[in-house]
Amino acid sequence: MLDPTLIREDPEAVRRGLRAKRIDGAEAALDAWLLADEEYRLLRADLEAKQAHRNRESKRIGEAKRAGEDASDAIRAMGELAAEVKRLEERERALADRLERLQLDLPNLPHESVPEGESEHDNVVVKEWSGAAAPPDAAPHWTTMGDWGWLDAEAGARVAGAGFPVLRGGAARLVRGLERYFLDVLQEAGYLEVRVPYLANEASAVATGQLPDKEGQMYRVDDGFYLIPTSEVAVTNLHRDAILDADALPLRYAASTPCFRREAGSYGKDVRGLNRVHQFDKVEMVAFAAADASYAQLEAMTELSEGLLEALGLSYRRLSMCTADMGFTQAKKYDLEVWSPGQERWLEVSSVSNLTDFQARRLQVRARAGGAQGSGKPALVHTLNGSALAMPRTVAALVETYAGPDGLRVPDALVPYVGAGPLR
RNA sequence: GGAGGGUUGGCUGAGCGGUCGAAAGCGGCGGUCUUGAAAACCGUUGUGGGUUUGCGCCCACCGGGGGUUCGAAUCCCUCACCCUCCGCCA
Repeated sequence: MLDPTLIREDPEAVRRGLRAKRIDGAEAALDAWLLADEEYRLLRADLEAKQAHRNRESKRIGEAKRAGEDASDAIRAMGELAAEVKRLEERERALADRLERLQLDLPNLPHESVPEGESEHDNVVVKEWSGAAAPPDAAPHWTTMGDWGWLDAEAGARVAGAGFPVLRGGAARLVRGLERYFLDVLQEAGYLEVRVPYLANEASAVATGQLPDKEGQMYRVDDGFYLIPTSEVAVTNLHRDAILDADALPLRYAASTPCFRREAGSYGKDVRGLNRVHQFDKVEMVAFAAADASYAQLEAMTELSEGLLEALGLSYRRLSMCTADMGFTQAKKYDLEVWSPGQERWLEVSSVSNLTDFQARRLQVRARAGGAQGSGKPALVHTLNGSALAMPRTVAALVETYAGPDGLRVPDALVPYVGAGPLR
């Protein structure tokens, strides 16, 4: 949610930001919001004057009654005003609802350092790193994993459906090892490990911005819960409606959870093998940072994820996402793409974002010196999240890079977790 | 699944339909005292919005929503969440 004061005081700056984001309907929502806000404020002035009048009179009636006087005339006279106040209050509620709905249609504004662009083609490669040399004839991971009995799409389809592949044997061990390795690295870096619910209620989904924007991406269960599409939803909501200790910032969390995504409309090579599935495991970082520290935090988180890829010896590149390719809630976002030698294409394995105060405003996560019981004015924090890393594509890149005749060559960093290999 | 209890300010916890934005305690902040600190004592201390150069004034908020009333933390309806007990269960 954007700061209403900012929208009011500098609507043209907001408009420029919205335009850069290339989100349908955002500018129309802005115009509608400005109009409704104007009406709302006029109405408020009128309503508050009448409320003040009513409060004064009611107080007088109370005093008169206590003094034993007859107040029935005054009460009768107040009837009309009371009705008018009620009418205005209804109108105020309607307008407030409308303003809030419109505000939910306004995406976060891009940071000035974000490249302006029209589509994913305008994302800027800001870094490229070369890892272990892959065999020139590297096979796609689904071939290798099929041969080794590591990947069973049919079994997964039997259990659930298409897009729910089953990992067997070495692949399952590999994921377990990666998960432990990533979490260990994050813990070392000061992230607190948490295990969280995999279902989120509607309030949580709205607060992190999945709703109403990305309703179609999430699975919903009968009881009204949503399956989390990323641990961001669960972890970021940990502190919803809380006042944190400003001196304890940044608060950093690491969580490993399955992620559930409907991925409607995907097809072709995008969905082969592990490229895009409905359920996958991911280790995620979430940070609550002071407003003046969030962009430094974004760099630190990104470098942490890059360090994981480097330790695994996987070639990757970092993209600074352009204004049009960022998500709704993001002010700045980096994607890390790992090189897939068997498919000769880049695969997104991590996405690290600074959501500034946009998400915190919906979440009502604030911080003050001394914590909730401390002094000073509570100020909204900035929230960030990033993957470290998504499992399926990491596994795909590992298999395509390190497959040998006897199984998977194990990078040194993973040896403590899955053994020296080759892994089968 | 069944039965009951609860939700009030940063926390604990009072609250008769009017003088309640809300007692008291704790915590925070400022001060007195002290070489310093603690203790003690005094004062002060919710959030959001509007208005004013400023002192200030006004409005809303006692889990969410709706209602009754001149007037609601207090009465009614409804929803959500939490707790206890019973049942079932990894």
